[in-house]
Amino acid sequence: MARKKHELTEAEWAIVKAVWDNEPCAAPTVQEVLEKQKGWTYSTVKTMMDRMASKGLLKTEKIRNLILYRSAVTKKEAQKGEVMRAVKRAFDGALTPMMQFMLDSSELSKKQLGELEKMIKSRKAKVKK
Amino acid sequence: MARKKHELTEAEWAIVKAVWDNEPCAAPTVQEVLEKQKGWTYSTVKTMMDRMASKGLLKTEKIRNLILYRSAVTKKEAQKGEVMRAVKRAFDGALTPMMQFMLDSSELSKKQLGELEKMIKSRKAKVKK
DNA sequence: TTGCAATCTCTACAACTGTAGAGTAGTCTT
DNA sequence: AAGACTACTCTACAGTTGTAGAGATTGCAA
Repeated sequence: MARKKHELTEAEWAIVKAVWDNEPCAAPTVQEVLEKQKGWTYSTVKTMMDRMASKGLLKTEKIRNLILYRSAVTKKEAQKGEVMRAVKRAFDGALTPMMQFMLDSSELSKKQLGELEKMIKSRKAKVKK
Repeated sequence: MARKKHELTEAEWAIVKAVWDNEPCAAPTVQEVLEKQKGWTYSTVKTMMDRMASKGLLKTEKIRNLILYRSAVTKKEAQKGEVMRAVKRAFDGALTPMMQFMLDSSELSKKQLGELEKMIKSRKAKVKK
């Protein structure tokens, strides 16, 4: 575990998302998706994907003359990476202050707050100490 | 409002933090701090600071032959920027799922959960709808 | 078998990021 | 006034990120 770190750039996020949704998939498939969303050309997408593959963010498999891509990070891992980066940089690594900040600085409705409360309760039940 | 966006890079975070702590301050002061923390030389720090000034992240004031720096973003703004980036990229902009994720994927103690609960309650009181 | 379509490979390039050396200018001390 | 300090300016450079054109390859349809 704890291999590199699952911190993706903006563009990488766009790519993995498309890959997650189509896995396993070829570059042109991903490009079609991103073409609509971002207007990216084939070259752009393919370049990104290959770079991501050499970084270990995607896995490839060559089938005859076609290259199939799969993600090498799960959504959860990527999300965790993103949250971790934020909490480390902006809150010295402390989760609770970050949550407090979010609570305070965003306009969550009473209903949403209620949901969160419920989550916390059920979470408390699962935690020992 | 809504000027650029307060998204800082890793190195920029290190710099603003030092500036926040010493504001208003000259480059050498900041460098001394970062020297210990990161081993950065004067040139490195000064270059970063000037780039940040032209990006509008720091303000400068020349007093005789000394340049005084001040932050142009508050800690709150920077934190918000960081949180926003994470929530946008990794949770399609939805706060609650992100909070839920944090609740689930981290080992918060019962005590911490209790604190969060309290925060939510007091928050609920302040919210109208 | 020849040409078209699909896919891939190679190369490029500008902006940004992290990092820093070398040299300059103003000030203080003796 | 000369040397030592202090703080500044200029320039550089490698690596990463975002973006993409041009040309090569391969397989299929006519």
